[in-house]
Amino acid sequence: MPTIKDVARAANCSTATVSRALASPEKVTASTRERVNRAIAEVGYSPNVAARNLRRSESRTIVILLPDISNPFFSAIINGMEDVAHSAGYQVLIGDCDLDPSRAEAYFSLLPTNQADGIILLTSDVPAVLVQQAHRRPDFPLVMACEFYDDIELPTVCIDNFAAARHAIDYLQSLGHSRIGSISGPLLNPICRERVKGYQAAMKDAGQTLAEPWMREGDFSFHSGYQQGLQLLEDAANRPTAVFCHSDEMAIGVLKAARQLDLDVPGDLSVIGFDNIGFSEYCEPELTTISQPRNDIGQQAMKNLLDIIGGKQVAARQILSTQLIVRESTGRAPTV
Amino acid sequence: MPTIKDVARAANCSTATVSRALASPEKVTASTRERVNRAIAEVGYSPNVAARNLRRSESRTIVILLPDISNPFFSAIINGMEDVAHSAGYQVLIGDCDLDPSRAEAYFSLLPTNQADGIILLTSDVPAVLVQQAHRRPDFPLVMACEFYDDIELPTVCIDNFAAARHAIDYLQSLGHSRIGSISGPLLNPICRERVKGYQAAMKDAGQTLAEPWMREGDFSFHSGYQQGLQLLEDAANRPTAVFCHSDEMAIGVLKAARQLDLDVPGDLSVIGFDNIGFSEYCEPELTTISQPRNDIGQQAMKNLLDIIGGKQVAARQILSTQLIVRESTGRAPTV
DNA sequence: TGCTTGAATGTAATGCATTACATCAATAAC
DNA sequence: GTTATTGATGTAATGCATTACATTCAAGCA
Repeated sequence: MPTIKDVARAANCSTATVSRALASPEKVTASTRERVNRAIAEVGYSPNVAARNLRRSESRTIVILLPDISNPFFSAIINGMEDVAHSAGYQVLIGDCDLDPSRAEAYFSLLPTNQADGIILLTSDVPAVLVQQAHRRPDFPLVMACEFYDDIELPTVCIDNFAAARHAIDYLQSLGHSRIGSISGPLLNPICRERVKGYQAAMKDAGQTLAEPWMREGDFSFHSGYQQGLQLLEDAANRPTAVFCHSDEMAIGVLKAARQLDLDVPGDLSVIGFDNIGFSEYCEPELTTISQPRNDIGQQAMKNLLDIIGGKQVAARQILSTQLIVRESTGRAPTV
Repeated sequence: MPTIKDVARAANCSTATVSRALASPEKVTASTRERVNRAIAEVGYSPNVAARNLRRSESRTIVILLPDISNPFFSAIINGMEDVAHSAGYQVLIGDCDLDPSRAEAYFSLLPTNQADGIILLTSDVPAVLVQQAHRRPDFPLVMACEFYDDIELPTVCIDNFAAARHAIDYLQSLGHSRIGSISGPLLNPICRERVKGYQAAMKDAGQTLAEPWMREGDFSFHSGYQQGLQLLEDAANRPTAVFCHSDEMAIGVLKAARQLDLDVPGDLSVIGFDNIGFSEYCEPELTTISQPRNDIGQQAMKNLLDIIGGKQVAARQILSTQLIVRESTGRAPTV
């Protein structure tokens, strides 16, 4: 591989001039610039990234930490992030923290060693101590997307989970439902607690008491939706007529549970999901759900991070709007 | 950040000794090693990766090129690859070529510039010229997984697509089906052509003629399965009793088409998918499908690549076995 | 003309780890 | 006791781009 020296020789100038022609063209005469560019093409030069990174103490790499790659919810977010990152000349490293929370630590340690320039958290599963500690460091660009921590003031771009949940419940109530169950994600997760609060507020405002067993906790997966759904629905005497789920996967799990219990959706039971993943349009019945602007979230979060890396200040919290997508899994409450 | 010099000072030795103590401990006395390790802990040293990479002309980064991150089929494969890569001290860069085939070129160009040490292709959509050209280079570690090119001898680990398809059709025939349709992935793709051949062979062996309109081409997506399914099934007079799809997503699209046409699955129509994605267990009815050992494929492909990087020779083609998973979407052929 | 100023370019130090080669001491061999 | 050998360690060059500082030259001004 030709180096900057070869270019300098071919362009009959110093390596400093070549470097400047590339990094800050305005510092170089038009004619020299031209000469350098020709020389670059001639010798087939492309800069050695390791050398550049070493000298500049940067890596042009952004780490995205997420709980589970295989969750299709994240893919559009990642796409949005990659678009922004690539066009700013950054690479993206995807860190799956699924199994091992200690992996997060390994990813965090990439920053002080200049192996990464910033981190985006798509999860609040990373131990708060670790995040807190990192955030306190002066030069540790760190933002979140979709999620947030209760006690850590990390810039985040997310939706209004309280309002979105409330909207879903309002909608169900407008269909005549009053017995509405909820299958949440892990309650350790602040966004899930927000959604639960939205659910509770809507129920309370409508003057409905909350039967404790109607509030169940899952882990966003098909399987947990199915299991919690079975338990929620098995007791015919005390069965909700609608279920609000914190993920589409869980909602689809509930659809399966309902089929197993011979419940018609939406005749006997309305089901509403969250995220609007691809499947939600192809399950039976098609799923009513809340859609998040996933691509926008990704883009905006990455912009924020790059701004912080560039030394700018960014808003502590940006709220993007959601949309209720009504499909077939919700209908009027059954008349008793 | 402390450098190797600081460690050398603290351990009262030269930087060379520190470097050796880390890279090849056997070249250093036990006592020195001990002293160095203490010094490292004391000053809180961790090696500067950019400097190391510069010196060694490597990057410890592997690129995985795939057609579409959001396809859940790939996630388990990626996990398998990451496991192997991480424990060998490599990072993984995921390259989505979804939209723009020119992106592949950008990823390929990471190798000659030492920004990546090897590439795994999970797609045969990358222009063959590019691949051919890269493969001819002496030092261009490149392997495939799941897929292959007809005319390029790239090491690959995949399944026997011909046999798997044939197995699926045999199974349908054993249920009494003789009118079996097929919705393939893009026929540009060699693995799809293999599957089609397997389908054709099984049909021919059973003495069945292939009605041309029963062989349809999709693109692996829900939507294409739905569309092709509608067309395949709309003509009641000339309708297959079973459909073999090259992806679960397409099979689920067919389920939707069948519902729309008021066909009972598996009463009127059997449907069989490919890949055994998570959703296949939660759709209605649950999908019969062919499962690939995705994690193994990922692990093995990454091992191959690392072997090649390490200068070893690897098998041109490794075939891992598939499994037919029978669920609810297949049943006996309807009696006429 | 002589001097200042600023733009353009060059020189050389720098970032950090690795490793070929040199040195030294201790052991083995005669 | 002397030389050859081996193992441990040190010295210094190396990989490549960047950039602070130095130099040069021409335009601008008195």
